[in-house]
Amino acid sequence: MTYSEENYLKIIYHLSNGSEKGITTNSIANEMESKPSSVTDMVQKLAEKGLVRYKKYQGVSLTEEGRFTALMIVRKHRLWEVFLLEKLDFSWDEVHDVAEQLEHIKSEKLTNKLEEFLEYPTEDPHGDPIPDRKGNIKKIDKKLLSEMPAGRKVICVGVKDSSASFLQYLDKQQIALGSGIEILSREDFDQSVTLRVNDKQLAVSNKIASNLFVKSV
Amino acid sequence: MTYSEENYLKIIYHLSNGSEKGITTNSIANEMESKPSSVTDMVQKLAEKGLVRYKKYQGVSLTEEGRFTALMIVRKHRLWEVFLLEKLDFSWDEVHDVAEQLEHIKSEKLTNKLEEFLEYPTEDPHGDPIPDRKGNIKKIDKKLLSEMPAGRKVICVGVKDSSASFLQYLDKQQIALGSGIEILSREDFDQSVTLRVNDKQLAVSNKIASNLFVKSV
DNA sequence: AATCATATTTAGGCTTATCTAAAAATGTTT
DNA sequence: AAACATTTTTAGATAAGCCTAAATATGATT
Repeated sequence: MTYSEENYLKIIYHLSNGSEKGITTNSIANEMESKPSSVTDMVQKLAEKGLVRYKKYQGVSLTEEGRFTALMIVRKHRLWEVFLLEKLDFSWDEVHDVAEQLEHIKSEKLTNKLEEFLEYPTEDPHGDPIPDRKGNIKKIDKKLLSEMPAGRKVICVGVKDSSASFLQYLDKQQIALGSGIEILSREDFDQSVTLRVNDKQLAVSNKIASNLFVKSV
Repeated sequence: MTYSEENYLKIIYHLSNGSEKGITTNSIANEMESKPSSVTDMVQKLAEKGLVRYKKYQGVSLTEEGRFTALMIVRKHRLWEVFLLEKLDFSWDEVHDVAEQLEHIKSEKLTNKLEEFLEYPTEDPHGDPIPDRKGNIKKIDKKLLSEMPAGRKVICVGVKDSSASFLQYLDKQQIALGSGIEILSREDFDQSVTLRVNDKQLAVSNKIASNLFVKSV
């Protein structure tokens, strides 16, 4: 299993979550920051190896084996994120890029020992669940802040976008996992939302609200 | 800097230790488990990048920049070995292969934070010194057991070969870093050596004695 | 149902890192 | 110093993973 094959599987896994349809060539190319023709090549190779189902022009989906492989990569990625944050004092906006490299280290023993060392965490620093060694992954009850009605009191449970710039914005506004948020109102004009966070009032754009996962209190 | 380029630099560094001459194409090919023609190609590329000095048919040597790059890879390798042994309970024969992968992770912050987390170790589990972030590396006073005269009392300070099979042999004989060894006699016939270790007498082959570093008490 | 825009695939090419086989340089031996 | 064995380099090929440009399929619109 090459580095590149692993990245394709991971992206197909992430794109598969929610939509049960075949994943399109174009959407994969977008995520990979590559070209659709490259995706066609790779997807045909993954299909030969039995990791994805693929019919020309009909998109791809993971086989059981492909899904398991993807879950093991996600598992490593999220465990390393916890390690970097908790043991090495990285901030939550710094962990992603390094974990992108560490997720490809091949050693089951390492992964399992790391999990033990971290005392079996169930979520990574962005609120995403960590698959166990069998590939079981818990479903987290979360909605986008942009989908919640005004008046609701919620708790921040995760982020959709984990780019450094977004996470730094949240830090600046003192929004972290577990922060309480009250949704005061929503603007019809631009779908921006006014919140109460840490006893302060804060207006956030729809883009912000569409990348913050929350659950009702 | 690709994975492959890093491996070449690391091997040239290791072969350079001791002999100050140009390193031969063949010796690199041996270590890389590849062919001399492949080495020629790569060495020309590294020379263009200013990482090695190279003249056709005259062997290669590291430039200052190449040496520093190699030292940073060695640094990462040995820090990860300490991590695996001390924090994740790996045994000393298991750490090498995983560290071969981890040494290629690119993040200065990660390396330095890891070093801090491990409380600035100066040697890895095989007794080899760990370069600091500036590339300084301490010289360890050590000789091969095969080069020490009979009658001498010594301490085990490192291994030359760190293959799993050799390390497992040492475990079986209860020889570890710091073990006291008395050299009782040497056979002229096959250069084997008789030792006293842990109050027991033990005969070891020349091959064993040529891979164990010791220092006089 | 024919047209059209879009999505996807195919064809052919490039780069990296490897290989084998042949050619050339080195240095050792007589 | 000439011949030979060995080492090293060159030349040409291959596979993986990507690209561009051209061809083809899909499905939305008329």
